[in-house]
Amino acid sequence: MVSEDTLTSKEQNFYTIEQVASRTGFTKRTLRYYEEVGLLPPTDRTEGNYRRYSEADIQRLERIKNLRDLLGFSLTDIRKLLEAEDERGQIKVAYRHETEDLAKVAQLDRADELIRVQIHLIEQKLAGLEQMRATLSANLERHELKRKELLAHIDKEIIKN
Amino acid sequence: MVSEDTLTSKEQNFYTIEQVASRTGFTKRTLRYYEEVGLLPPTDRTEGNYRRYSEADIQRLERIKNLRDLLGFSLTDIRKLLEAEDERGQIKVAYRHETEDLAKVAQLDRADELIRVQIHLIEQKLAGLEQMRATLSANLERHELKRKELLAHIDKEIIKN
DNA sequence: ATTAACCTTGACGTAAACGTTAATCTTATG
DNA sequence: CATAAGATTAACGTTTACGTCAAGGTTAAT
Repeated sequence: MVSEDTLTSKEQNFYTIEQVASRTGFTKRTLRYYEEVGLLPPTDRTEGNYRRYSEADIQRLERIKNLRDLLGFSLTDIRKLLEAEDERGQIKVAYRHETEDLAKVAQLDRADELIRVQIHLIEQKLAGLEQMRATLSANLERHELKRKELLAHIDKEIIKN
Repeated sequence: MVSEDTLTSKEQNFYTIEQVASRTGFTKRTLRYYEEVGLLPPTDRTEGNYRRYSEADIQRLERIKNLRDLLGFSLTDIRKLLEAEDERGQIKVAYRHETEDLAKVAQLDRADELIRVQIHLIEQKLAGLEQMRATLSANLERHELKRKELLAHIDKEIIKN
């Protein structure tokens, strides 16, 4: 008799909604909501209809958090973005079965186009943030100079007495 | 005959709400709303009770837009932040009238503290965004390699025939 | 076998950040 | 000076992104 467990090819680790909530920082309500609005594809379910999250689901949730908190995208924007990425995933699958090398190259080009759009958005934000930081740092430096002046002046006063 | 315009000591340029809206990209409703919730201090008014925005007002609005769109702060957060900056402004004024050098240094320290908090927040975001960009760029490079492989393969096919 | 501690799906509630409309007043222009 | 264009406040409406019950089913532990 052959053990079933030892036959599982890929290590499949699953999580309850509670565990995912604590690991990702989302609330359970939010996890259900994201599934409801199509941000996260419906997860597997257990016998008793409980959600069972996979590592892939968690990856996607982390991605969502980045897009939401770092780039400030709306959930609708994120859904579109992820759908585009899913399309890229589909491209990869088609890619494997594609026999024409030229077609493969074309698919890569298409995928890159989507990536570049995202990079562009990120760089816009980066530029703005760096600008802000520069301004603030300049203030710090000005203050540093002022401080030195004042301390020098104080020293002189002390010497006088 | 002396032109009146040349006598205006500080160039005081004023704008209607419409002009400010088009210059800043906010809607008129939003401008009124920001005043209502205390983000923008009540502007000057004309004889007929129309709002008259100054350059300083516009500066502040641009600042607000940065904080909102780049850092993703809530309006409440922004209000607190700007209040802190206003406080720094007050410090500057007090600073001028302060005779004790040591007190001046202390005020600089206090101001710097507030600045550093902001810089820290900005750098958090910068790190996250750079991480995202790196990931995406890595994908582009992978694709680039793939492309070269494919094109090399295509060349071989051509030579065969 | 019975709790307690989870999970499920509705369904209604809410805070933030404006949009929209209405009624009235002001100002620029021919 | 009449009239159109633009401004004001007040009030209600809307969207997004969840929070919060309520009424049950499921699972683990005693």
